Amino acid sequence: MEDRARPRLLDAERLIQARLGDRQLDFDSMLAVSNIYRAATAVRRRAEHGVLSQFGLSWGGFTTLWVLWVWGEMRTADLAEECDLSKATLTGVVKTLEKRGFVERRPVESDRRRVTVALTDAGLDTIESLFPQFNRYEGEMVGKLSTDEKQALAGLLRRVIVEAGRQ
Amino acid sequence: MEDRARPRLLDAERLIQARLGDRQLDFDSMLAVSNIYRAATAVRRRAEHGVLSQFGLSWGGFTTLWVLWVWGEMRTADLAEECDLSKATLTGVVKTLEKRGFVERRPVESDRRRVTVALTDAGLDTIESLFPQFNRYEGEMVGKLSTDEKQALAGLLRRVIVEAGRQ
DNA sequence: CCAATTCCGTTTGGTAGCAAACAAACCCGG
DNA sequence: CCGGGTTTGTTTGCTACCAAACGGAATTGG
Repeated sequence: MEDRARPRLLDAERLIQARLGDRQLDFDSMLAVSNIYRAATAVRRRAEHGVLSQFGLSWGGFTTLWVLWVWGEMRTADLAEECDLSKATLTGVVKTLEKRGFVERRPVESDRRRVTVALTDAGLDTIESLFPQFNRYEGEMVGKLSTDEKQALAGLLRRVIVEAGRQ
Repeated sequence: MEDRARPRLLDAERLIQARLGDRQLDFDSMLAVSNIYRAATAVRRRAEHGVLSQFGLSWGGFTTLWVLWVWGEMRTADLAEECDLSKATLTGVVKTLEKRGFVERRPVESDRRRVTVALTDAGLDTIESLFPQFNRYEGEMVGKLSTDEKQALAGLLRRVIVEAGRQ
């Protein structure tokens, strides 16, 4: 698989080069960015098929449960930011999680515009048994990398996140 | 600016680590995977806001145009695979691109089940003027990395893609 | 030949995701 | 008070994305 996939990327690179002729093009950046996206897609699909589907969770749903698990009850706006989702999207995700019985909304007494979201007991049980499994999948997906390489990868990506996040 | 933002990201990672504490978890893999996903989201959003929206294109729509530009007229199934999308999704993306006048479907004489997709003149003009702009954005997003680092990043990610793609 | 099977793209039904518009609640200057 | 501006989460309207079901078209075995 690797033997097919890698040369194909190189073929594409050469074709683009021919297609663009004399125009200047930053191939290193192109490959880095496109591989970031491909890797994210592959990782998400693998996690959804391998673990999350058994619990009726999407990637976004899982992320939300995980954040609530780590940080505890949160206001909607903060939860959205921590999950890296728009607040509109989060409304929908929370609605789905509520239907599944994993979280509940709680009105805030002091400010009736606000709502907090918290894990239910079922949600807590779910994330506690799910996360170790999920983490094992993570380990498999980057398992061909050494510890140093994983840390280097995380570090390089952190710099991309900071730079790309600058709107 | 980076000097404030980067440590904050790193601090968050350490906080999570502290929060999960004594559990036996693979933190290096967790951070690598979660940063892959965050980076992909950031990159996609930046590209969509900065360049693609001006042309009425989503990330998927852009990818499709790009693949057709590089590889030429293609059968639906091959196009879907090259774009890393399901064929169902591709049907929808092509429908949108058709509405915008960027691509056209062509029936295949020899096999009436099949359809090919090809760029229109407008689609060709669009991708030819769009791609260099898009590539400049790519360069900005990974611009803090040296050439060696970009290549290292792409290489590490390629290994993740291969491993995670193994369903 | 023809029946069973396989192949191909679309449709269906669902969640996810966003921006912009919205309504309700809050806040503050006067 | 109270009236305009702000904040908060939701709704609306759209595209994207997938799996599974579908239906027409090709292929293959007998």
